[in-house]
Amino acid sequence: MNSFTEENYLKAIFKLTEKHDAEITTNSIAQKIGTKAASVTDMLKKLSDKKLINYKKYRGVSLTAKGKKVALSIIRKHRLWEVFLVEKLKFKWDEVHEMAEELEHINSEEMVDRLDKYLGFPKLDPHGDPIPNGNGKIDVPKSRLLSQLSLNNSAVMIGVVDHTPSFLQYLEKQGVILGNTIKMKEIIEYDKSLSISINGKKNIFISNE
Amino acid sequence: MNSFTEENYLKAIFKLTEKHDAEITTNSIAQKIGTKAASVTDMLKKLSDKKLINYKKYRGVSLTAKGKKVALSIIRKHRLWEVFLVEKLKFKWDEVHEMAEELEHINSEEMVDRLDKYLGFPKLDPHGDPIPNGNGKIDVPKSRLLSQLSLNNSAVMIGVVDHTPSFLQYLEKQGVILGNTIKMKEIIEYDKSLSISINGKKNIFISNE
DNA sequence: GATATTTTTTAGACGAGTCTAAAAATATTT
DNA sequence: AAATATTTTTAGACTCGTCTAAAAAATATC
Repeated sequence: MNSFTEENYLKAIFKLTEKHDAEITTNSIAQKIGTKAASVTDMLKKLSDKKLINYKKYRGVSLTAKGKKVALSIIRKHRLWEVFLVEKLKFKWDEVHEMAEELEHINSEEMVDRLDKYLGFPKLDPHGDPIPNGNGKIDVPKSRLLSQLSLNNSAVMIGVVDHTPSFLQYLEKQGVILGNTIKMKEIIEYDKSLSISINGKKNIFISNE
Repeated sequence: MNSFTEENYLKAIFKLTEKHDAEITTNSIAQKIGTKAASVTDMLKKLSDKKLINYKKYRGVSLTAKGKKVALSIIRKHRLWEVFLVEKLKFKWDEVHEMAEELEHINSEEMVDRLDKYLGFPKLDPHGDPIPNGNGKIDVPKSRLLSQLSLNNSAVMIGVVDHTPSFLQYLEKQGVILGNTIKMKEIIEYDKSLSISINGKKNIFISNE
């Protein structure tokens, strides 16, 4: 069995790998976890001893197949619990992250599989992120960033990249919901801000991010 | 915030108090938690510093109002999660204890209140134990032990005292379900074993326990 | 009421995970 | 390619919760 802390490190390494697709540095993990580089080094030794990561001093880190499996299991649990909290307990999508951070560490594959079934085998969490299946497979839906959408073209919004509560609340307030059709109305060159319409109605402006 | 460990100590003290209704000893806590007396003493100092228990060296322990509130909150969460696991995820009543032991430590009063509502404000958990409300109030249903039921009298079974999976599985196998009407058919004096009928049908024997 | 037994507490140690400060390795400048 | 800057690792210390062994207090026994 792995401790909560070990699980969080594996999850962090997985997510960093997803983003950067290269060997992960000690510092980036420290930043992600909210800890110091020295603590990360200690933990990396431990995870390496347990064959959960490939680790060469000063050379960065990657997950082994075993480590990846653990990381995917945590992410699966996190996202399924988020679906539960939003669909069943009626939380808003910006309120569920912290709770899911705790729930993701509850042990029981049986329980998470039953939760999955109970929720109707959802493919995506409330933020549009894909939910790995019991075997660690992820169905990644084809997607582009909003900034890659060209003028007067439309797309269906399936997820968000920025998960901060304040940004999610902003979208909520503007009436932006996953599944909405977005049409690019205007791209303002000098500051990269965008003007888009939602479901052919409301127009809103989005600045840099 | 209190750690999982602190919460478990408070819960243990609460449960021991419920049973014995007196000052609780160091040893009984050690036994309940599955730890050594020396470890208990250490933790009692800490809980006392935090004003969660009343503790005088060598004199035993009781919960303060603050400590009782925490303990009841943990028990509330434990029992609500058990209802969830049985009602929604279709686990059997003998399978849910371990999972609930973990789930009970998830932080968020808001979440547990919503869970309560989602489950329809249940009064009892799957073993017939009462669920405290958000204010820490418990509705204790009037009840007697089976051994106090006299010959040829009947009663409705509302809960069990022994929560061990093996005993619960035994009852399950005999078709004994909470809500059944039990009639005392025979009391065998020399070994205190009982013969009872369930819902006027099946007869079963119960030995000492 | 003195002695023996049991219970509880203290003292000191250990593993997990964290930290700071300093040393070692790597990367960047010029 | 030498000097400087940055990153990473080591060394040693701290907290939390645990342990064993020994001391102290309470309880039971004679």
